Parts: sequence; C-alpha cells; structure tokens
Amino acid sequence: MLTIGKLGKSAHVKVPTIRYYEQIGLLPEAERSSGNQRLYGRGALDRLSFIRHARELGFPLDAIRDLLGLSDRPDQPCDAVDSIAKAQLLAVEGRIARLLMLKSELERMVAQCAGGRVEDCRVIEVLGNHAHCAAEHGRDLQQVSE
Amino acid sequence: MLTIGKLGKSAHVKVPTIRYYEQIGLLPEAERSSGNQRLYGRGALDRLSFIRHARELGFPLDAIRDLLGLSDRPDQPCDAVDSIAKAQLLAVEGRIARLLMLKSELERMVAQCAGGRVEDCRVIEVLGNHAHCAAEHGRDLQQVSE
DNA sequence: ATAGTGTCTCGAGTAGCTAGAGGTTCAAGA
DNA sequence: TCTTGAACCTCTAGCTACTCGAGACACTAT
Repeated sequence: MLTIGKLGKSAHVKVPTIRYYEQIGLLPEAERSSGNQRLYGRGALDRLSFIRHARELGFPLDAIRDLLGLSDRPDQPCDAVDSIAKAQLLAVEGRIARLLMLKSELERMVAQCAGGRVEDCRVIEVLGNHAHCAAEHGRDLQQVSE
Repeated sequence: MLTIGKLGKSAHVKVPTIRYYEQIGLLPEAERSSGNQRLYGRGALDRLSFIRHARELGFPLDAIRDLLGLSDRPDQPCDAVDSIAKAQLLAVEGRIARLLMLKSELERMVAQCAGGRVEDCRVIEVLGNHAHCAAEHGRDLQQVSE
C-alpha cells in the first residue's frame, strides 16, 4: 500500500491534486490507516496515471470522468470513447488555428516596432486600432485553455 | 456620453465585463448620472477598445495594465512595450508547439481505434499507458490559457 | 525522547469572466 | 400621466483545475 506522497511521486501528480481529485469524485475515497492517513493500492495508481496522462493530452476533467466510466465497462462498444477523443482533437485543432492567427498578428506588430518612443510605437498603435490588423483574429474571446 | 450598454456595444464588450474591469482598476471609475448610472466619454471607448483588442491577441490583463500605463506616457522609449509584445509572442509560440504535439498524439490515438469494444479500445489503452506515446508530450501540466 | 518530515482538514486564492437575485432608473407608448 | 419593459444598479456565488497556507496530528530515524 502506498501513502499519498508515494502515490503522487509514482504518478507524477502533486499531493493536493490527488486530494482534490478525490474531493470531486474522480478518484474513489481512499482507505485509511489507523492514523487516518490515506492508503492506495495498485488500482489507484493505474487510475491516477490514466487521469494524469489524459490531462497531459488536454482532456478536461469532465471528459476524463466519462472516459473512466467507460473504461470500467470493457464489454461496451467504444464509440463513446472514440467520440470524446475526436472532440478533444477538434478542440486542439481549433486552438492551434486561432493561435496561429494570433502569432502572425503579433509578429507583424513586433516587426513594425522601430524602437522609438511610445508615442510612435506601432504596438500601441495597432492595439488601439483594430483596423491595422491583417485578419479578423477572433470577434469572440473564447476561453481556450491548454 | 454613453451608457454602459452603448459603450459595451461599441467596443464589443459585455456589460458585466466592463464593470469587472472597473472593479479591478483596469478602467477608471466612471462618472455617474443623477440616477447613479455609469456614463462614459470618448476616452473610455478608446481605452476599452484597446483592452478588448489586446485580449483578442491573448495578452493577460496584467500585461494590458502595463501597456495602458505605458501608452499614457507617450514620450518614454517604447522598449517596455516591445518586450511585453515579444513575451506574448513567445508565449503563443510555446502554446502552439505544445498543442501540435498533442494534436499528433491524439491523431495517432484516434486513428488506431478500430471501433470495437471498450476492452480493445486503443484510446483507453494509450491513455492508460504512457509508453504507447510517440513523444514526451509534456511532463508538465502547464496552465496554458489563451 | 525528539527532530524532521509527511499527513490531515479547512478555507481562501488564482484568471477572467459569467450568471443570478432583488431592486432602481429610464424612455416610450396609451 | 401612467405604465410597461428594457436597461441599469449592487452583491454574491460559480466556473476550471488546481495551489497554497494555517494549525494540528502521524510516522520514521536517531
């Protein structure tokens, strides 16, 4: 049996994060030692590693919750799993597309800066006036997290 | 003078967001009408449009606060402005690089799914075992928000 | 025995808003 | 003039996915 610290080290997840996952029901409540400390078995390590890996790939916790639920029913068809992964792929592609636009706009902006005074600064100028932009880099301020 | 609603429409910013910006000191406290409603002049519209545009380009509010402070001192050298913009460009490039890795990993994952049962699902398998991955798609779970 | 590290719970803080409750003000139509 | 409905006000809480701190208890090594 592992303590929470060892489990964290094994799965490369910080201790408070593990407690957080338990709190929101992503991990089941852990067994406790006589001194009330959490104890974990092999299953918990697998599950936590799964979560960690999915997080690395940018899956939101809700999607991970669904994936975990599905992986607990091995005899079901895997369409649902597939569509979650595809949705994540689409989301990632969308973010990339948007960031590429931002990148080129920022490059243009930075390249135009001649290094003079703020008064003549192209960066400030461009930020103040959308009309300077090459493209419509997003009318929407979407919340795009990693 | 504009009411908060008209200001919001003009700058494409939602009303609660404007109040939020005032609350965190990004916008100065607005004048009030006799009935205690906020009133804005031309300057406020410029400033809010600046903020909105910078947000579209992914600048965090703290950076925008700095940019606004700098744009209020037109006779200073614009090095600081330039370095904020360059930092933002670097951040965007970093996010793109990371997302491209995620994308290829997700594509591999999705492509391998044969559409059978969860038991044989490559998606679940790959998520459960990092060793299946082509690349190290990030040991770190950075908070990358756009 | 004691020092030092690990663990416990609980609450608050992060970014950047967004939504809701419950109340006031304003502009336009009857 | 009255009334309706939209827009406005303040305040609080919620969202994601954690992260940190306080103050107290547990465990390990010397």
